Amino acid sequence: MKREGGVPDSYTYPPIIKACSTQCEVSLGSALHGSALRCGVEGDLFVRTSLIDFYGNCKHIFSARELFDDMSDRNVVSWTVMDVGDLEEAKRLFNEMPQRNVASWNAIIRGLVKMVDLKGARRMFDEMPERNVVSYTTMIDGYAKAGDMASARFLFEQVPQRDIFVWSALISGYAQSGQPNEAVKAFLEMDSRDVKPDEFVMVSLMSACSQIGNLELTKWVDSYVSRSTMDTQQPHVAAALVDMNAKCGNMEQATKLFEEMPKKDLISYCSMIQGLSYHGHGNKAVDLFNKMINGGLVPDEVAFTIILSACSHAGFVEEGRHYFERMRYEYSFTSFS
DNA sequence: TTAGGGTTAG
Repeated sequence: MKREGGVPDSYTYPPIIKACSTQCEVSLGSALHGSALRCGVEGDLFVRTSLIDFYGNCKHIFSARELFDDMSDRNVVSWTVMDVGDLEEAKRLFNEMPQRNVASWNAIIRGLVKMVDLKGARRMFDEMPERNVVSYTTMIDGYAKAGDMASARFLFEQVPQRDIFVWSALISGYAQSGQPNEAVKAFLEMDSRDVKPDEFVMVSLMSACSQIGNLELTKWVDSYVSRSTMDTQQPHVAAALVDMNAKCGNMEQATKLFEEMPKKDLISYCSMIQGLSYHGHGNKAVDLFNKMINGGLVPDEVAFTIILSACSHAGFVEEGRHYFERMRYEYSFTSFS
């Protein structure tokens, strides 16, 4: 921890502890805790608060609690980061807080949303003295995940300063609740307001396109992404691109993107195999399935369902029987589980 | 210096 020209102080620790917290690097974080003790800064308000957040995020609730209880001097952040493990205890803590700010309220609303207590969350949302865009996003995401897009949209209309997060919550909500056309409309509206989409938004948009199955739209989205500075090699982006192109019958592009993927997983293979099968390339579907197995990936029930359906679709009776037998004897799947 | 919101798929 020592650097040339000085010893670490209370300013050194919080950002490194935060990195451990984000990555859930438990042993590294604990080592930093030890180091902070040796340097005599473990009692510092900021160092302590960072440690409490770290232990809480890594689910070491007991350690977090110990540090928290032992603090003589806490501020609103120390209170807010204190993860007590369950909602009832969190509510109790929230009621005990000497001061609260908008982040404290947001944290408790988030807890309620996670437990799908939307009524409770809404009550807090209505009660809070001031709301920011995070408060709105939390509620909108809650409604969206519960499939109540009408309430999500109603609240969205009231957001004073819309940022990429709140647009993303709305768009993914539509895509996930079977309203892909609304997702596309919302995306276009966002685009027209010069809010720059990021990977999260594009993945949701691609999911919507897959559901709509419109080739022109898919081509448009595809070129939109390639014109942007977005990293299409990010696993979730690449997977969504392959799946969207395969579903919409743009097999040439799907193949190209698939080939470029640094790490092909079972699901992306399946997207391709299914796309090939649906669009009349039964032979290629079978070849790809074989290639996948030879590459060492282990097919699961869904993968077998896809290849068996591909064989049936293409009239490959013998191949179908072959995979069915392999499924039962080599991979020990039964057809009744 | 420390805290809070959004991704996807066979």
